[in-house]
Amino acid sequence: MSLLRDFHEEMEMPVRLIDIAHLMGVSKSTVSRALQGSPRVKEETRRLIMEKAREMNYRPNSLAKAMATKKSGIIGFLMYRKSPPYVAHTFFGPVLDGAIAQAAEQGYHIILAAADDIENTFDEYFIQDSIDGAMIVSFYPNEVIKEFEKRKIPLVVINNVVDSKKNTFIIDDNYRGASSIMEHLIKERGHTKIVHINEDLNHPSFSIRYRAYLDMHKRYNIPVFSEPYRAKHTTFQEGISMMQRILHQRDLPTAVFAATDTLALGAMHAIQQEGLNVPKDIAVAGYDDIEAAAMSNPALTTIAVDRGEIGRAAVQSLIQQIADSEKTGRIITINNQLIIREST
Amino acid sequence: MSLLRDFHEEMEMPVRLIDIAHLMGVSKSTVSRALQGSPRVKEETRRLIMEKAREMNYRPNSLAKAMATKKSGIIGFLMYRKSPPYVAHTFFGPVLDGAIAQAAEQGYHIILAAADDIENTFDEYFIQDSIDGAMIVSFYPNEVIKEFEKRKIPLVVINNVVDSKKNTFIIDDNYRGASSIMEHLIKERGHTKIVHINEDLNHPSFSIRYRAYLDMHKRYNIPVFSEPYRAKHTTFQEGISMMQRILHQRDLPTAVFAATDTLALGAMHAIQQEGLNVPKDIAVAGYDDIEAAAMSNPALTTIAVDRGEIGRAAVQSLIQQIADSEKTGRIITINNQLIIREST
DNA sequence: TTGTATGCGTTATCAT
DNA sequence: ATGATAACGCATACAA
Repeated sequence: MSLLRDFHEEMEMPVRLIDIAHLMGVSKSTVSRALQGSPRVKEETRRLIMEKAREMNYRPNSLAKAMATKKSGIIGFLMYRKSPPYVAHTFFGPVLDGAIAQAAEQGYHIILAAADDIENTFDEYFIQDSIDGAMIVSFYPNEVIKEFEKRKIPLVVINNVVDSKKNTFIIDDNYRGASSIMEHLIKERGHTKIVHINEDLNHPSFSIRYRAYLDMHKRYNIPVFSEPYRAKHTTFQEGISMMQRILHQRDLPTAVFAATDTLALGAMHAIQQEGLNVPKDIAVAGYDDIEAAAMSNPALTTIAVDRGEIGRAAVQSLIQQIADSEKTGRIITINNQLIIREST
Repeated sequence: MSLLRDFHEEMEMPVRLIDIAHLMGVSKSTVSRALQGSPRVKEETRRLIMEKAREMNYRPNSLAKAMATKKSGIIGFLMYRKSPPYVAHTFFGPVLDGAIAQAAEQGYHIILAAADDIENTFDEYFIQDSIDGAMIVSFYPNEVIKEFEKRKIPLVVINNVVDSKKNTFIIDDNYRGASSIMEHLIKERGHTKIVHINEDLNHPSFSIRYRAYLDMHKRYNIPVFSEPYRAKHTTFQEGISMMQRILHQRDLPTAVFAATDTLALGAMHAIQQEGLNVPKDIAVAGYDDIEAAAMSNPALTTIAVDRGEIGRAAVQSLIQQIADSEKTGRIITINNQLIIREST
C-alpha cells in the first residue's frame, strides 16, 4: 500500500497533506480546504486540522502546489550579460535588493538568470514554465522583449522603453536628473566649459542624459564645449583614459559631467594625477550615487537614483500583472535627487 | 477527451511530451526516453523524435520534471539579514556572481532568500522542498546549520566553520591574509604602532584576522599598541567614528589595519579631514579589495579575496554533494593576495 | 524496442 | 460539510 509511509527508513520525510488526513480520519481534500481557509469546511474541523498541521510542522510542497495552480511564486531576474559583474554591478545589485525585499513581502521568490542572447534566454539558461513573470535589468535587444510578449509571460523592463502594449517599463527620470546636474554646474557654479563623458549613446538612459546636457546648453544660451567623450565601458579605467585624452587638449574644460559615477571617479583620479585640484581646477559630477561616490576624496557630486525603489516597483507591478493578466502595461518613472558634495 | 488540446484557444500553449507522442504515433514514454538519451529506443525512432521536438521547440516543464525526479536543479542562496544590503553587499555580491556563473555552467539555477531567524529560514521565506541544496553566506547561528543537516539538505557554508560531518565549509584564508598585511606594515614599512579596527569579534573571519594581528606582534617582538577598536557595523561612517576616537588619543599610531575596506576607507577619510596625510602620517590598510578600494585617493592597500572563486567553489561542491549524498563534508580554503597600493 | 500504469503532492471539480 | 477523483507534465518500474 503506497500511501503508507515506509517507517523502516530512518530519515524523516516531509509531512504531506495525506499524512495529516490519515491521522485525522478525513480526506486530503478537507485538509487542503481547511488549510487554505476555504469556507467549505466546518470551523471545528478546521481548528483541529490547523492544530495538527502546526504540530506536525506541515509545509506545503511548493513544487506540487505550483503544478496544480500553474503559479510558482517565482519571479525571474534577468541580466543580459555573458560575464560578471552580474549582481555585483553597481546598478543591478541595489535594484535586486529592492526586488528581494518586495518579493519577500508579497510571498514571492526571485530566481536569477544571466544570458547573452535570445537563444539562451529561452533555452537551458532559463526556467521556462516555472516563473510567473520576469524583470529584466540590462539593455536587452527588443526582440527579447517581444518574445516575452509572444509567450505571454508578464514582464517588467527596467531602464529601457520600447513600443509594447502589455509590458511595464520602469525608468529613472534621466532627463530630470541630468538636467539638474547641468543646472547646478551652470547656474550655481557658473561653469560654461563643460565636457561630457558617456558610454553607449544607443542606450536610452545614456542618450537621454546626453540630450539633457545639450538642452541645458541651449536653455542657458552657452555653446557646447566639445563633442562627448565616449568610453568603451563604464569602468574606472575608462574614466581615467577618457579624462587623460581631455587633459591633452589645448583648451581645458572647467567641469566634467560623466554619465556614471564610475567614469566620474576615474576622471577625478586622472585630474588629480595631473596635479590639478578637484573642484578648483576642474569640477567633476557623476550619476547614480554608487557606494564609492560618498567615500571618494573629494566626495562626488552626483544624482542619487533610488535603485532599491526601482526594484520594489518592478516586483510590485509584476505581481499586479500576474494577478490580472488583462492589465495593460505602463511606464513608471522613479524620482531621483541631486546630491551636492565636494567635487563641484 | 482531455488529452486533446482545445484549439479554440488563440493562445499557443507550450508543447508537451504527449503532444509530440501523438504527432509521432508513439507513447510519451518513448518520447521521454528518446529525449533523455536512453539506450532503450531505436536510433531511427530517436532521430525522428528529436527532430520533431526541435521543430516544435519543445522544452520540458521544469516543475513537472522536478516533481518526478525529486530534483529541481535549483540552489538556494541564503543571506541571514533582515534588511538590505543583501546582494549589494560588497562581499555577498561578488560571491553570488561566481555562484551564478558556475551554476549556469552546470545547468543549475539560483534562487534568493533572506531571513533573519530560524523560523523564517524554514518558513514562508523559503522554498522548502524545492531546492536541491543551499549555500549560506552571512553569519548564521549554528542552529540553522544543524537544522539543514537534520533535514538532509546539502549545504555549503561560507566564511564560517562549525562542527559538522556533512556540510562543506568554504573560507577565505583569513589568517594568511591578515598576517601578510601585518608583515607588510611591520617588515616592509617599519611600523610598530599599529592600531586595529574591527567589527564583531565573534565572527570567525574577524576574530581570525585579529588573532593574526596579535600573533604578528609576537613574531616580530613588538608590543601591541592598543586594544582593538570595535565598530558597531562595518560601514564608512563607523570607520570615520572609530578613527576619530583614535585621533583623540594622546599617542597616535603610525598605521591602521582595518578588518574591512569599508572601515579602512572611513578611517582614511577621518585622517584626511584632520589635515593629516595618508600614508605619510598614518598608513591605512584594509581587507577585501572591494571596488571602491582601487578608486579611493590614495588607493587602498588591502587583501584581495577572490570572492567569485568562493561562489564558484561553493556551487561546485554543492552539486557534488547533491549527486553523491554519501559524500562527507570538508573545508575548502580559498587563497588571497596582498595588494599594495598607495595608502601604506 | 515499445507501451501501460503509477507516482510525485498539490488543487479543483464533481458528487454525495 | 465532506469525499472521491481527475488533472498538472514528467519519469520510471513493470509488461509485453
